[in-house]
Amino acid sequence: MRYSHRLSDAVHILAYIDIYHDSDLSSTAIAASVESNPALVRRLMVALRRAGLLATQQGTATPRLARQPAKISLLDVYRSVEEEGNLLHVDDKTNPKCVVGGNIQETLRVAYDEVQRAAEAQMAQITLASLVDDIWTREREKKANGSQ
Amino acid sequence: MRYSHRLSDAVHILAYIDIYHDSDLSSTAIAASVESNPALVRRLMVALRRAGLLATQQGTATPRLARQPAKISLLDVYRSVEEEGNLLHVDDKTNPKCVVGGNIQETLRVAYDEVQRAAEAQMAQITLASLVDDIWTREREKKANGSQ
DNA sequence: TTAGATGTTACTTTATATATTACATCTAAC
DNA sequence: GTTAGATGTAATATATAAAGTAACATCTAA
Repeated sequence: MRYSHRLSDAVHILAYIDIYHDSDLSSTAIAASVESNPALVRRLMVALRRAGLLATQQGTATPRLARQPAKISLLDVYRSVEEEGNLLHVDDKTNPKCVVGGNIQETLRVAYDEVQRAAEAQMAQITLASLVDDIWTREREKKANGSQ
Repeated sequence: MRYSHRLSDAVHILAYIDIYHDSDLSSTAIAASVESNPALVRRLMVALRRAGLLATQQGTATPRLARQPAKISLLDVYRSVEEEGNLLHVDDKTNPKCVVGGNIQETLRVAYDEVQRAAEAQMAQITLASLVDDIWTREREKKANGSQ
């Protein structure tokens, strides 16, 4: 099982830039929210820029979304930052002299591709806009409960 | 990232037991096909037994499927051997004092659950029987091509 | 000119899946 | 019963990828 947080951190960065667009958007400020480090944030921002989701300018802490949040899906972010991009992994060291070992890799690859497509179709339905909405809803609920 | 091959190896073990039910089914023989080691095979077999997919008897190399291959889905195997069982992972170290950091974990958990459900629904459609069929089809095709 | 930002790379640390080893326990054959 | 060889199980070691850290070239704006 993988323990990569690249997708979660990338969504975090985009949500932060959307919500705090009038505040300090330096990699250091964002890293403080992610509780990670500025270099990781910058690396992820480069990946998001290359994927056309983010616009940045070297020397200035002025990143901005390259598209409306409603036009950025979780799948877009996933494909930006997950290099390999497979949720399930084939064991590529099986014995080719065995009926099972000699064929199961391709068999599983096809099966896993179907699972991947189903997962990605769902990811395509989730937008940054809906995630940011959900963040705000939770924030309001916390405030409401806190003042009871 | 370090990939887990537990699901692939578990499917391999079940397919091997189904296909080679009249041959040597010791953990050593199966490990030779997986190109792994007997202890790993035994651990996975224990997980499959606990999940009700496999019947084993201590002291004897006589494992057998506890259900018909058509009644064993990829999802059954996945749930047997993947302890945590989440394809996507939330970064659980974000700053609670920030609107984003304080809420994104739950927001992403809900979103990831939706993706997980879509993936698992697809896994439920894939049976061990169909995977074994595919293995045999590929084996026949290899033989046909080889004798041309 | 300079302070402070991003872009980028190299190296270190940490986490964890798998390999390895060992051994208790069980089964079947003798 | 004894024994060979199997599973069940745990402890430890190893390998490797993710994340952390540090350093620095480059760019921007004051």
